[in-house]
Amino acid sequence: MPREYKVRTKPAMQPPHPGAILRLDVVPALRISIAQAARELGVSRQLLHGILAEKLPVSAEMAVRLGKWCGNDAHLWIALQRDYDLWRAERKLASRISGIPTHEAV
Amino acid sequence: MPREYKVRTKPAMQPPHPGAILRLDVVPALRISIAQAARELGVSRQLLHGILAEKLPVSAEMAVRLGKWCGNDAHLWIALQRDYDLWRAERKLASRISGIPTHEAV
DNA sequence: GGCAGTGTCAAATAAAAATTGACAGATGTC
DNA sequence: GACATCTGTCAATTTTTATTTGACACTGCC
Repeated sequence: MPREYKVRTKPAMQPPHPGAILRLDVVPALRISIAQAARELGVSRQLLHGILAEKLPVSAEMAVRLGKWCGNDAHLWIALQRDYDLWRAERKLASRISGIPTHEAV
Repeated sequence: MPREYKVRTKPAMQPPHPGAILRLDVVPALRISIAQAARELGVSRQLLHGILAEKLPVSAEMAVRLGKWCGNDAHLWIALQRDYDLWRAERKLASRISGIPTHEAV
């Protein structure tokens, strides 16, 4: 009787949305209202709300604003977003990528 | 007579567009036509041309395709693109960014 | 001459990013 | 109680980005 194995190719762990870091760590630490933060960042209140609710992405420009605003490199924010995007894209394309051949010569 | 100093805050070196890596390294190494590559990747020929010409970005989905196609992690491609995007965003927002206050408490 | 490829263009679509205006509800304060 | 400010969410809209399609002139090759 051949045994079945489940092959795990990827950790399949969902990376955090940058909004989660902002919501759970940054905003509480700064003790600032969302409305005020949006004003300081120079974006609409709704955009910031959307990011905090993990419904809108941190764009490159937003990452630059956040970097200046909380004094840490913009790379942090865009890296978080990028990992999140990649994770979603992998799942979205899962069926289609199997049709793409792999060239090992690189 | 007070002397003037030029302050360099950032390396200001433009990161490469992922299209440059594809065009200079990957495609020559694989010895494949652009048209054929586009077919294998499942995207339009013009989109691939645009990326190779550094006029169109490597999206998250495109990074996944490229990762599968040339056997290296999709992270490489999206990291290249995001560094490029960030570099452009920093320059685009340079004037507006100075108006954003910095909170050091993070 | 016909086939495959190249690089670029314009037009069209589709999808994503961001703004504006509105709403009901919470909380504080004078 | 009325005012101001904030909250979270909604819908409509605008702007921007990503991608496709179709076309064009040109090149190289059997």
